[in-house]
Amino acid sequence: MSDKAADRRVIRTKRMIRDALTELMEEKGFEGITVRDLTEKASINRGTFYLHYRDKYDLLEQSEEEIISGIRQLVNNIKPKEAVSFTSQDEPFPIILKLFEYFQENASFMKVILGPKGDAAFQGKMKELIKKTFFQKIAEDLKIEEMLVPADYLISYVSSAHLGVIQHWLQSGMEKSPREMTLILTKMTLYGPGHVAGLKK
Amino acid sequence: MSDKAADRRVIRTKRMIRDALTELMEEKGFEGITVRDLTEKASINRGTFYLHYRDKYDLLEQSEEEIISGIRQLVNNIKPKEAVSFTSQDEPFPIILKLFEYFQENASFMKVILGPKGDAAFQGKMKELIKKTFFQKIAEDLKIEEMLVPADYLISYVSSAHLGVIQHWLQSGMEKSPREMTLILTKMTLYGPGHVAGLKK
DNA sequence: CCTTTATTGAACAAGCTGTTGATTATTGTT
DNA sequence: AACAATAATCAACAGCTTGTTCAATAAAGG
Repeated sequence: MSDKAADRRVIRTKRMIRDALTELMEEKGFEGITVRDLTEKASINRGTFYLHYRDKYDLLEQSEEEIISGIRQLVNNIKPKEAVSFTSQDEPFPIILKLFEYFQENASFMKVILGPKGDAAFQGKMKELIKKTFFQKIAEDLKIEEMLVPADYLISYVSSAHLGVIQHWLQSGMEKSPREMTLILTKMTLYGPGHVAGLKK
Repeated sequence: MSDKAADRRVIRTKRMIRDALTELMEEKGFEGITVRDLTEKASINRGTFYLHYRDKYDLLEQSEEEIISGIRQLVNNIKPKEAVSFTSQDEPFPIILKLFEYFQENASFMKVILGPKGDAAFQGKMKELIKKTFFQKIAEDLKIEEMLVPADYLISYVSSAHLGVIQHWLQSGMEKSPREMTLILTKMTLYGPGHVAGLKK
């Protein structure tokens, strides 16, 4: 955009600052981080930080925005309704699969930002993104009179559930593959908690 | 415990500090709050703050812990399985009902602490509490071989969903009654998203 | 090779923190 | 109503972080 292909030094510096951010958030949470901490961990001069970011909030914002826009690119023209046919054939819904792979690539940052030392605002944004991308589109052609609960609460329910499962996956060491996770997630929503628990026939 | 019935001045001071905390978190988030802000908004001397709290983190911790232990008292010997019979008769499960009433009483603090300017760690603790109180007990007598997904992911799914619905209720102005909310919540879990959406017969 | 640009290092005022000691005000109790 | 105990106030302190600036140095790219 406004940046022409940046100097190698700039790329290096920014990468080191962001790595430091991830590590320090893991250690003490964003709250406790000072610009000093960041620049010491990144082995750069404190003044250099201010050449790239207004303050630590600006750094966090840019880091988060990069992730968000990365996700947006993956899901831009998704058709959520297709999930049904994939899932009922035990095939992972491709876009959700790609999402899990994207989280895996950015695992260290995603883990901390979505974890207990992370940013509640970011978690809110993620939930909002899930709502808009997946469930509000599905909800459009539901018939209100047939619904047992208000649509907005249903959407909140499934969106929060999905984010929560992603969080659990990240926090517990990502032992399932993206493919497995996609199936787990879509099955629970499609068939419902009671059914996947084996309580109903 | 260690406190004997406290001086009226102490009660007054602490209440004003906590009210200030809630308001200031709403305004600028916990991050941005200084002890100065708190004591100015509470109209007390800055030194007085330190007579009651070690620092602003101590204040947050104590405020959160009070809520958590309030919840624990409500749910200490709950039998989650009873929810099924209540819900299928369209009667709200009493303990969940009490929980919503408790949230309503503490609405201003709950709203901000569970909102986007709130504390991700607290949201994690709430989720953990929901897991332990409700769903791990149910999960004990599920047969693993009959489950379509791993138990821990199912538990994360429903626990996150429940917290998410509570958050949505608080953020959107608590327009439904605790009684309505209890039914909405338990129905979604019992019958599943697909069914309550009116998709299945 | 040489111009451009990034990084360094040092210094600055301003603001917040947590503590202390002396003083004043409010409580709870005889 | 009087008094002793305790809470709140006020001012001052060193220590730390912040964001900015300037001159000097180092690295990149054409």
